[in-house]
Amino acid sequence: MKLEKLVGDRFKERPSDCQIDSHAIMVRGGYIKYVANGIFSSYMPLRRITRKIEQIIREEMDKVDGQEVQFPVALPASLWDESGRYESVGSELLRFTDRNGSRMVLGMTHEEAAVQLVREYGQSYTKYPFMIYQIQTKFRDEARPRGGLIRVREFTMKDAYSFHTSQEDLEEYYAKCHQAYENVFRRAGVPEVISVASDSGMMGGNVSHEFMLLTPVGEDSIAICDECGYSANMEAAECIYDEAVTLENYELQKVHTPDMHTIEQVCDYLKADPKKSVKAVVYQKNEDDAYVVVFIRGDLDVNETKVRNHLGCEFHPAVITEESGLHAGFIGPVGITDNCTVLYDRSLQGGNGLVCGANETDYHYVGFSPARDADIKEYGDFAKISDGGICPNCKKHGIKVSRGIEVGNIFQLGTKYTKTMGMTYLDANGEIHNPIMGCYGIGVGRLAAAVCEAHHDDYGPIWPISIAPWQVHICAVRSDDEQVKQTADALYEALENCGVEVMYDDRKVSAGVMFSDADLLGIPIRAVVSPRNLKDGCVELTARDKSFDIKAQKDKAVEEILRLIAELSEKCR
RNA sequence: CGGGGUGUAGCUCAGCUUGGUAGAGCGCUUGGUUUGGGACCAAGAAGCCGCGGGUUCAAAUCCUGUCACCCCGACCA
Repeated sequence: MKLEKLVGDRFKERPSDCQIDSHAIMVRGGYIKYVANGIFSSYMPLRRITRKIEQIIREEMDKVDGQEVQFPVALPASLWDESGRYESVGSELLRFTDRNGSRMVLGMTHEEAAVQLVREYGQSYTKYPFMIYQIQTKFRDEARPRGGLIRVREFTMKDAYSFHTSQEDLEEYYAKCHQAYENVFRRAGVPEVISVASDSGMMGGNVSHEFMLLTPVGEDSIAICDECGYSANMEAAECIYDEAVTLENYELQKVHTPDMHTIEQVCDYLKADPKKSVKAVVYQKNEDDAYVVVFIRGDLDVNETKVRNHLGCEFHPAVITEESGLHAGFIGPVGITDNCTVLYDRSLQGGNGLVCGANETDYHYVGFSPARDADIKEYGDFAKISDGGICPNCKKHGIKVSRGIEVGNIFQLGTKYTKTMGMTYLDANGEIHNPIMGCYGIGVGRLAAAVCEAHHDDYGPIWPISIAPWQVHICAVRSDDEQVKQTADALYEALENCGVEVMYDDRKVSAGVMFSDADLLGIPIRAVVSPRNLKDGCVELTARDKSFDIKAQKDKAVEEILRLIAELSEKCR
């Protein structure tokens, strides 16, 4: 490929809309072009990258006996009615009608389509287990796309679905897929991707893992323990505490706290540690606006995912009205109105001498003891784990909270879809069962963007050779020089004949332009043919990541390049 | 959906306060000089000033509506 003919512009200025580096690089380097909110076209360099990623994924899926299939993008709503998700999923599912007025959806995930494809096939236990996967376009009408390819509305995803006749079999297969995923990320040049325990959200099911690339620009927060290796999405991380806060057991006493609504104000005024206070966080259920009050230790935050899982329904931050019987800023466990659901976080368990609202405007209690003063039937885990907190696994202090990009996830789905969609098989005893499912996803474009985010410098991306758009970039500096032109042409031809993927820049432009463009393409090996090098009979071979800078004799250049390719490829095996 | 911000040439932006012929740099075209980190000279092409309504002799500029995008939040297999 000659750079002169490569479609797509590369330019100097960072586009003002780009907040994160990978986005800016992708736009500046001629990888993507904006089409609409969260929707991009890819130019050739990115397409070549994603094709290589897809091929790696394909090979790893095939190794665990996956069978590549393809589902439609446009699906009839009736299929989603079967699972109940046509109703339960929010507006990220794009619904529309066809010319006959039939309700349709654009596939945002394909559990329904997968079950539909195999439910007749899988009627006998002898057919199990099996796994089908596809690499295909998904559409999710996200509320807020961002970060270039990190969060988009239309994207390519590998999604896989496995079917089993026992939980043990699923678990065994799940472990294999976990390994396959590690292989994918290692081979794609990002062995630093880690797997973390996660919340399974709308997918249903129990066990799930997310594969995260840690970077400050990531959207997810992950709790990690360096001591024992525990890692979990913040949403799923269990929160545990030191022994409860106990002061001397003194009397419950009402105090005047005029106009003090926040924990900070009250604690400041009463000279109390926020750890010795009770915070009330109020929500309303989406279905009927019923109030939900969560009581939690004053220094902690509510983990809304945990509350959602406990309640089993959606909710939103409350708008507290006069009629509710709640006094915003002064809500406490003692004498709280009974027309709301009340949850107690276990951070309050065993506490004593706490500050809490008195359910009366401008008053708080001090000396509150949950066990003595309130009728609490059970405590739950509703708190957000915090940096420096206690590891739920090894119980040591020092949990670290980092940001990460979710590049893949795997779920043990269970029978949610096979049950609702009536997929059954007969076992050896002639008894009827629903197969148990697992599902496994990787966002292809997001992975490309994540690699870029993790491996770049001020000048552009540093692609691992396994997914680089080309392997070698020849810069013919001063291609107007007869000897340079001849040497570079010959090198280009020789490498192509060896099956090497070569980008050849023989434009008559200044060296600066040439090198800047090469940096933006991020090709791992650069071969500079120039009068200066040829004076010594050399071609200069440098690494995009600066790991080597070699002067190779002109006639040994091909051989040397082949060696370097092999060497770099070895790192992504 | 709530809060904030921005829409002027392909890109980055000035001009708007105080209305009066549409600007710069980069990029693009042509010619020339250059050539190891985004060179220089000369000549060019390129704009419904996001879109609609209003005020005015006159609107990029003032008023109003609307759309789009960006950021924070909410939401997210």
